Amino acid sequence: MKYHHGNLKEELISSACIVCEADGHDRMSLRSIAKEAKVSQTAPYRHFKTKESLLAEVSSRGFIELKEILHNANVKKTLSTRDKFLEMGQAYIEFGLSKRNTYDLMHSSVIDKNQFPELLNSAVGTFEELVYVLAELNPGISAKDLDIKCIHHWALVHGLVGLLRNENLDASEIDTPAGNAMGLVRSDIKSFLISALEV
Amino acid sequence: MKYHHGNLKEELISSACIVCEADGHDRMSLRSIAKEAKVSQTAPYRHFKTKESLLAEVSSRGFIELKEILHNANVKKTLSTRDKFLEMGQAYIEFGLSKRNTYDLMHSSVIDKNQFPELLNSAVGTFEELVYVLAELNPGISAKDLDIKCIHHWALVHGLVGLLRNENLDASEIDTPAGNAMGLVRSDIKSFLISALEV
DNA sequence: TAATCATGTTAACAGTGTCAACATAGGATG
DNA sequence: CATCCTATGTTGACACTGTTAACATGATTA
Repeated sequence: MKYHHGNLKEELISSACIVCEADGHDRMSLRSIAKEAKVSQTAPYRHFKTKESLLAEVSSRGFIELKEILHNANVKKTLSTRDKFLEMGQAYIEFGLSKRNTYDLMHSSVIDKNQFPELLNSAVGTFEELVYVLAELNPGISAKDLDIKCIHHWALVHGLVGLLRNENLDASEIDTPAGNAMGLVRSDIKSFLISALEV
Repeated sequence: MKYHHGNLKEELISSACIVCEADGHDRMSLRSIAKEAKVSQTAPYRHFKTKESLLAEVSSRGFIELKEILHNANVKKTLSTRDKFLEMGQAYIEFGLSKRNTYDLMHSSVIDKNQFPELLNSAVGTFEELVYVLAELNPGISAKDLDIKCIHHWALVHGLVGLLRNENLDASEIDTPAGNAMGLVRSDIKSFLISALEV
């Protein structure tokens, strides 16, 4: 029975990633993940100043994973630039829907990104993948217009994830126009992207 | 000193609306708003089954208020349909930014909308305002295409609010492309909408 | 008038994040 | 090798949370 764990910080983070995705960041307790690591409830405080700073780590890893996913879509050599762009959009949305709770955390206001520079960098890094492909897709575009285009398309996919994720009106028992439209879009995200992005 | 309050339910809701917007729904405690109403900490349970159901009420009122705001933009007789549409977009975004925490709650996953039919109706009702103006703007459009257009534009403004609200990268001390672009858009939302909506 | 029932109170429970005080082990220094 | 320092662990406690059970009150109704 060894007193020192040896690898606690890393285990806490990866455990937090799992619990956070499974239960949601607001239902995740520091004590429960400490217990899962077979360690006392205050042990995490040797590695994280607050619960928020552990969550910041989880969030940061989420952004890094998302960036990788987008990058993978962006380097599929067989695809045209336009198709790479569409692929990225679809990959983004799929991430938001499948890693629902992690995505929630990443955009949650419980973490002040400005207090965690590493997290801020990860978040900004994700944005860059979008810049690359949009620059390729719009040769000769001004830097300012490129930035605005990025915000535009980021907002679109981010917003769509938010609607599909949170409202899930289409899963409701009540038959509504909003719900029907949501179901329509969800069933064929690619077609929606083509019509919405107008590329 | 009267034993019965008389108007507790309504006072709890309006108090919750204020505290929720001031502190955020996750930092709001039932006990604190009970204390504010000069009532015991369990009194709210005579009117709300859980904390979640009180928050559902707050959320519902948020949607109703937003619908009114959109409606007001949509009935400005002096404006063209296109301008009414732009006005709605801007009003939506301003609501999301000024009623930050309430907007957060409205799209938070802590409330399962399907468990609160009244909330579901309020949320869906907001969507309808968008349907009206888009139908007017696109005469002869099919019902399906109209629905998809609605999702498209809703996602765009919703996503933009999310980015501007949560990331606030432009307020960060670190100078980043994403942050600069965000600041650019924030400073002139109307221009952004015109370019993004392509109307 | 008497009974019912909505609406209030108090006491308690299990759970939370967090801090202070103490314990241990492993590496650096003499 | 012996000693001390420091990183990393533990225990105990505090104030706070949502929620329930048991009881009190007072207005409505039979």
